[in-house]
Amino acid sequence: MGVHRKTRNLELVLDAFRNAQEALSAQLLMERLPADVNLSTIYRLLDRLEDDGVVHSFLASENVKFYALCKECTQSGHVHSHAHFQCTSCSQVVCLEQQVAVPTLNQYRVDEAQVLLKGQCATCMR
Amino acid sequence: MGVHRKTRNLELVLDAFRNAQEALSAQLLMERLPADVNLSTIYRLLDRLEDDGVVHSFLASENVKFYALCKECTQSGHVHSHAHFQCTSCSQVVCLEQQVAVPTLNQYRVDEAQVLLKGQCATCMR
DNA sequence: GTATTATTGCAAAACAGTCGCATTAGTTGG
DNA sequence: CCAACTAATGCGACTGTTTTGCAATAATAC
Repeated sequence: MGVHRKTRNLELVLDAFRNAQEALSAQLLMERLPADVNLSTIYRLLDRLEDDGVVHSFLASENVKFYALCKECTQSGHVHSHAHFQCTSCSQVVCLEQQVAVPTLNQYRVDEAQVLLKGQCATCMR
Repeated sequence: MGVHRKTRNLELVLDAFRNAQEALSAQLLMERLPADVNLSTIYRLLDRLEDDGVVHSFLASENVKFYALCKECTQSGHVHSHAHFQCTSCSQVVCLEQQVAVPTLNQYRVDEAQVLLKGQCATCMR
C-alpha cells in the first residue's frame, strides 16, 4: 500500500479528481491545481494512487496517459474493463459506465482490456 | 492521397509488414529492415501509409505506437474495431481477428474503437 | 538529359515521463 | 512541545519516442 502522509499536494490532487467530470492527464491536473505543484511530484502521486487502487490509468491519443478515480473496483479485484471516450476535437477524455465484454481467446490469457472510443462529444458536434 | 514515389525505403517497409506476423513499432520496424533507413524517414513513411489507409496504428504499453497492415478496411470507410493483444512479458503485439462491437452512446458520436487486450501469449505462459 | 520536387538523412528539438539527490515537512515517541 | 526519523518534494538532468527544419539526393515528367 505504501506510506501515505496527509500532505497538501495529495489533498489537492484528490480534490481535483473529485471536482473533475473527466479523466485527467498529469499535465491537465497540474494546470487545475490551485497551487504550484511540481510535475514530478504529480507523477509520483499518480503512481502511488494507482498502486493503491484509488485511481486507474489508460492511454489516450498522442501518447498521453490519463487518470481517473476508481469507482467500481474493490481493493482485491480491479477490473478496469469499462470503456473510455476521447473527443477527437477537444481531446477531452471521460470514463463511461459501459462495461466491455472481454473476449476469451484461445492462444492468449487476457488479464486486462483497454477500450478507447474515439469520436465527437456533444459540445463539439454542434 | 499524397504523392507516392516508388522508393527503396517504401518497398522495404511494405515488405517488412508483409513478412511480419505481428504489429510493429517504428523502432522494431527499423531493426528488421535489411538496409539502414533513418528513423525519421520511417516515421514519415508510416504517417503517409496511415493517411493512405494502407496501415493502421494504435497505442500499446509504454506509450509506443504500433502499426500493422490494414486488411479489412475499404478506402472510404475505415473501421478499425478489431482488437489488439499485447503480451505483458515479451511485449509482442498482434492484431486479432476478433471484431469488437462498438457500443452506441447517447451523448457521443463514436467513430472508432481502440481495443487493447493485455495478458500473456502462449510462449510466455509456459 | 534536364528540370521539378518528393523523399531522405542528419541534427536538433519537442514532449511525456522518470530518476538521483539534497531539502522540506509529516509523523512518532519521548 | 521537541527531537529524530524518513516520506514527500522540488529541481535539474536524463530517458525514450516522435517531430521538425534544412540541405542534399533521387524519382518522375517532359
